[in-house]
Amino acid sequence: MAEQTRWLTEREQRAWLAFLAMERLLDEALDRQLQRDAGMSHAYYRILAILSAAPNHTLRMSELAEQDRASQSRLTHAINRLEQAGWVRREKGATDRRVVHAQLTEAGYEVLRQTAPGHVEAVRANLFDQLSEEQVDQLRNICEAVLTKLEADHGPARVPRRD
Amino acid sequence: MAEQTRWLTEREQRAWLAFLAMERLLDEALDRQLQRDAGMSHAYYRILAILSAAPNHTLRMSELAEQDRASQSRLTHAINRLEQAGWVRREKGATDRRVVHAQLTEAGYEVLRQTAPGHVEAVRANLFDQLSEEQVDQLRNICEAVLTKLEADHGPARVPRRD
DNA sequence: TGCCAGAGGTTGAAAGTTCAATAGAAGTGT
DNA sequence: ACACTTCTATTGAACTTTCAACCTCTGGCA
Repeated sequence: MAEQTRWLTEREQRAWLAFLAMERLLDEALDRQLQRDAGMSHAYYRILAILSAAPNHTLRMSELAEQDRASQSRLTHAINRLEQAGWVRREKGATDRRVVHAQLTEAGYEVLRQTAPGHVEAVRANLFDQLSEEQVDQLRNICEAVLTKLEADHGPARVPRRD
Repeated sequence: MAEQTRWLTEREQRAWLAFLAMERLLDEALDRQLQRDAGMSHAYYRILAILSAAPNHTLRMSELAEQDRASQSRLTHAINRLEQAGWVRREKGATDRRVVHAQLTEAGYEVLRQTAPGHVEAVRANLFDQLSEEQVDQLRNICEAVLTKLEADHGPARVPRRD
């Protein structure tokens, strides 16, 4: 024991602080744009976008949660809201009565269609327009590397066997 | 008008989705670690860490908000909590009676001191250990570029002159 | 002095998120 | 058939964040 802490190097520290700041400001910028132009949060936009890419604009709650990297509880609450807004509809599974399917409504698809261009423009303006093509690939590689680690750690919600 | 939307390219799309997923999982991982080992959220840790780096472990509310990239309201609420926990103390400005100084208490410094190694280890394990040295610099450059843009847009709360 | 616009913070309510507990349905074995 | 366990999703309470309204103090200026 008594390993001494491997503190962050100067360069790591700078990268980390820049990342934290950038992440917060970027999220806020996207939220502000969507809230202003569509009365919708980025969180909800993401859900609608994921649904719109699914077959029949429909996904089971758990599948939706996984693609959104959100907890099931978070999704339940979010879908409650989106249902109230008339943008998503719930339907119980026909075969397995435990599952619930969330489906984009016409209105939901429409609002997404109208909102998407402004949102994409904001993502461009704030992120991709600031980066070279190389940097876009660098960013992807960095995120995918970290993602791999995070999902390896986290995916195993199924307990590690010891038999 | 009627500009047609510049949708994201395939590569941009992949970078964007990876970024969103990574950001969410990383935040959750850090929050879980701090919550588990110290009963503290990452949001609070950040505030304590910023204060600990300030002269006399003290900062005005607005300065703290700026360094944390948080709204003043958010900070007020957070400092309320941290004050209840006994980790931060408020003090009114002596000269300008409007300002409030937030100061780390002994207990606050102590909890930060004990918590920091575990947190740094988590940041390392989840982020920097997954990256090459080059990638660390790439990440910093990317984040700083985006940050520059975001702060240029946002800093000007002071209205853009047109005289 | 006295008015007032603006700066610095706080407040309370609404909305969003987390966490642990729960309900209900489907498999599993006896 | 029955009891058990697991899977899927929801619930409600506690906590966090946002948003707009508000309070207090300062500095400018007539």
